[in-house]
Amino acid sequence: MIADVFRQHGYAGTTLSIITARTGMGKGSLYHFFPGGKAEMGDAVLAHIGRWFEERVFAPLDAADDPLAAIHTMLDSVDTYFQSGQRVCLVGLMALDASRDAFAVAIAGYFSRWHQALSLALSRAGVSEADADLRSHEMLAAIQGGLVLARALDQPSIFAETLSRLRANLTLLSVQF
Amino acid sequence: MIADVFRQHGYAGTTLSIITARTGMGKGSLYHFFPGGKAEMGDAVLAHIGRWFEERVFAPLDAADDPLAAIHTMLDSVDTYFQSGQRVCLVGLMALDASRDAFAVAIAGYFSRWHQALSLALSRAGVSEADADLRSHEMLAAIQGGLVLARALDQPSIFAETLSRLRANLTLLSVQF
DNA sequence: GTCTATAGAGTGATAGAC
DNA sequence: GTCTATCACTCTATAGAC
Repeated sequence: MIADVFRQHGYAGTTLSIITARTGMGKGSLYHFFPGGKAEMGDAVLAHIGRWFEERVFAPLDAADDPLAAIHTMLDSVDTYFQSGQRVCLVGLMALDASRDAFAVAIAGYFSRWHQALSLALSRAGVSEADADLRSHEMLAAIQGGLVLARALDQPSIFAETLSRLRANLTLLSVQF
Repeated sequence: MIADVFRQHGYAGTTLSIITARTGMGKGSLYHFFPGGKAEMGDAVLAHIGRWFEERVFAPLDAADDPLAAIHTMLDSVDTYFQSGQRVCLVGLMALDASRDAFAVAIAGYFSRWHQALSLALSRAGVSEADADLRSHEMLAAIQGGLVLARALDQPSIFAETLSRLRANLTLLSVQF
């Protein structure tokens, strides 16, 4: 809920009054749960996102018997999470402006954990380690860029386009090995 | 100069005091040049970026004799503009948060103009129109996503990686036709 | 004297903290 | 709800160019 406010307005653009209006919580309750104020709310939101991805994306990738199928499942989860391109990635958004500095550990952690899990899966699917590293970066960048473009042009279908291209590349991969 | 402040802090995170501190201009001068205040500064910055890309990227793409070479030149310009991944794309940043709504025309215009010029060049390089459309989206998303990832992980080299991958794909294209 | 550019005190509104 | 700091912004005063 608070996460949606941050996603919509960014960290700097999120004000406590927006949060109180959207959540119905008074400022008192807000500071009861988050004594550290806005910064602690940012930490909590990033931690919550991190837990969601750990459970639904990173861990399944690590545990997969069939790594290629697991990457397809990852793309399903990504499509669900980002609501087919209608929802923005808060971590990516926070990476771009000055709020990154205050949340650098959580932001870098999110992407490096994802990169680690994805490149491991790719390499277990038969890709060389060096190639898996590059392809993992490529896929993560495609997802982030797809979200940016979809929102900039107000065409969520561009994100769907991105995901099907990634799926097609995976299929090429499975033919190759 | 003002553009750098917006790039660093985002639109919402940019305060007039940061601008006066960084530019040395007093509020008087600022409001002399931008009677519309912060919103007009945002417009001016986006217009300035749009002009830079029109001159250095879009028009050359349109006018190119050798479309494939022109796309390589585009990637040079992109590398220069984004300082090899150390500079963020303000238009992409503004696309992600609520500031998009106030600047939607400029933001969508930037990306659709780029997309138009790039897909035209691709199709003149021999790619089918439908394919050029998709590949153009793919390249723009890769650039945006590369910038996000480079900054999130604080590894500008990821952006260099992105650009060389795009170049390699172009080379595959020139072999194909 | 007029004009453009500048500085900065001062406005009400609203921020985040408590 | 109350606090102080800071927000975007206004306004007056002043500088030098011509």
